Amino acid sequence: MTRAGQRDPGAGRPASEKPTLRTIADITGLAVTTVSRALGDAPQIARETRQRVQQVARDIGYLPDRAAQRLRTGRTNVISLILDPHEEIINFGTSLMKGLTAALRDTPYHLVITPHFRDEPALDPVRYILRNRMADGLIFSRTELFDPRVKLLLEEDFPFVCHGRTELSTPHPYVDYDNEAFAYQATRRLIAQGRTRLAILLPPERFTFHQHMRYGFLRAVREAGVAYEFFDGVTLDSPAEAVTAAAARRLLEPEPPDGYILGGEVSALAVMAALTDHGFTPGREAGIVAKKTSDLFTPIRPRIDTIDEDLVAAGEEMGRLLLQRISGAQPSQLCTLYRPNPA
Amino acid sequence: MTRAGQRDPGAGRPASEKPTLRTIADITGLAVTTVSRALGDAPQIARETRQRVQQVARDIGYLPDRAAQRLRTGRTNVISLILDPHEEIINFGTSLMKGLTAALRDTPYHLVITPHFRDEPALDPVRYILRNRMADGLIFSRTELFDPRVKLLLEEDFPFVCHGRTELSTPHPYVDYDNEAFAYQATRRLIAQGRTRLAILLPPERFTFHQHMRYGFLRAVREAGVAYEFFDGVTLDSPAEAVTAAAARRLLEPEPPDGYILGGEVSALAVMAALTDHGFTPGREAGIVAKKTSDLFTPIRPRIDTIDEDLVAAGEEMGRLLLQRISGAQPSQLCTLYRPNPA
DNA sequence: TAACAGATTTATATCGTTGCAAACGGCCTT
DNA sequence: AAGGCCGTTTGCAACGATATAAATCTGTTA
Repeated sequence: MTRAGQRDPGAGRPASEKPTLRTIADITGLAVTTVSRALGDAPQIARETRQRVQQVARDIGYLPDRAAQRLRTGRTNVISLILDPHEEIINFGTSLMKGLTAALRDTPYHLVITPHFRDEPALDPVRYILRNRMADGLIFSRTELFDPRVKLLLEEDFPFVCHGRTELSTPHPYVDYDNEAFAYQATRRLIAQGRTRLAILLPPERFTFHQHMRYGFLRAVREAGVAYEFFDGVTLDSPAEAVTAAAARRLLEPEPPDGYILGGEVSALAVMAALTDHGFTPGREAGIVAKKTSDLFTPIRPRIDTIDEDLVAAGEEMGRLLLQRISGAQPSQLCTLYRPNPA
Repeated sequence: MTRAGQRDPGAGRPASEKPTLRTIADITGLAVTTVSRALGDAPQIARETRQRVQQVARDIGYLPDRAAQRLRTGRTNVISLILDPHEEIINFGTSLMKGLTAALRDTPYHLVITPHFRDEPALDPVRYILRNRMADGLIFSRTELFDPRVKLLLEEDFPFVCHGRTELSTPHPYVDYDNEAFAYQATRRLIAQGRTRLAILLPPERFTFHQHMRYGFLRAVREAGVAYEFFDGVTLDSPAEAVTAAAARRLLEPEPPDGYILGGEVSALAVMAALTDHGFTPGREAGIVAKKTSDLFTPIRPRIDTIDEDLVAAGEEMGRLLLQRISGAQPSQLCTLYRPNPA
């Protein structure tokens, strides 16, 4: 048909060469435009044509060229996950990614990891992605009370879902875990065990869930009127050694805590190490309730009391919400708060 | 100049609009082609022009459109990491990713995670990437003796680096850890402790490093003439519960092992759990030497003997090698074998 | 029979970039 | 002063897809 002399479909062309709309057009005798629309199930193309084209596309294994689609439409079919390779990938990003890949399965979306290195502002990767339209949607965690990334993304009306809430007045999509309830329940459990001097290891202050954990903890200890304290000089982000050292120091002082609320596997292990090193048996002289975000704890002995947070489910939910947001759903409808299972 | 009437650079155009080669061409009064070449430091463009153009590009924050570049050149500027979200991400992909992001930093390459789901053949993601030119290079692990992915990629002459070796005759880039040496050293340590009945937990048979570990282990036990055995019915891939159960079963039988070689944190914890549950203290009644691939072990008590494998370094090396491969280096020059630190 | 409406299909232009071949200007040679 | 050469620059086309507008082809109606 058109340009028949310039290209010779089927002859001389290596079979490995990627089929394009042109290939299908040549086979069906239709125009490239028609093929494009037929594959898009456009109503103005005859039903029969659509089916024929789609069948041919399947037969030859056609897949649209993402670069071309992206150039033409501006849509990238990319979801970007911002991770701090230094700390987040292990504890957190890992499970999120597992959920995300599940949510993006059988969609045209790919998952791209955008690292956020510590030596650069948190806003940099976001700006980069916005500026260069590197993705259709964004996922990140470690959300702050008045998170500048959230502000920027809201201003630019760019789809995103963050893990954790903010205190900004504009509603935005998020997936969060009720850390207030976690801390409350964990504290109650220790109190029910008869523990009377409780300590909690909090995340860095700038994160929203620092407040949540603190509130839950304070609510429980005040209700029960037991003594309490906060880990000093270390946070949930501190390396295990630092947490062990801090806990160990405290054990040498008078009236050390006899109950610990720990928001992560690694810090739980760190405190257990300090206890063990001082001749205590976790669960006997001092109680521990920890957050369990993976199967890492299963083989730990002595077994410790845990409350589950399912990060894989969170990741999958974030993926789902983001896809909905991209297709135009209202942000206020895209909020999920997971509660710890009441035990 | 050209099309001056159609576009009005600088006026009325929102500042947020992405600058393109056209923008720079309009500013400098040069042709788009010239700008392109100047930015590419092409020798046929006058040095002064190049510098001027590059300065303008910097000033206005120009970044080339990846979709357009990709469409035009066929290069994607993407490195794809194939991961099994079910098992790999946590143990392995995590550290690899950390290294990879470091290696790709300050290069135009992005890291895309391509999940390999268990219910599909291992070759599928590779075929998908090849067929649709989804990446310029590929990284994967869990390499097999005659890995079909390696074969396919070699046939297609597509750049890749795998973690682990094959026994294929064609040389190809890889990064590996000397698991033969690991198993040998670990076994020797246990023998030096006076252990006389050793057990090793091996990876699934199809993986190359199954053979390596087995050889190293057998070499050491035969040299010393001690009794030995293999974990039965479980592998390094088995869930912790299964490993604990298998170890526990064995402890009830006559003459249980008094020394364990364990190739990963989780399985080490699993065996420790079995020992503890039966009233043994790891390190006393039975020795353990484990491979340490993260900081997870630091807070574990009792402390156990470990041999390090630095997966972050491996990931970074894989990134480096892949970039070299992409720019044309010979595969036979791109092989790295890390040896365990002699302790 | 000619004109028309509706249902399909098609041509054209465009996204931003780069390879190619041609063009340009200045300078030197003859 | 005409020709040739070199160092620079430029126009054109193309990558593969799609939005827009225009062009076909039906079958119907006046």
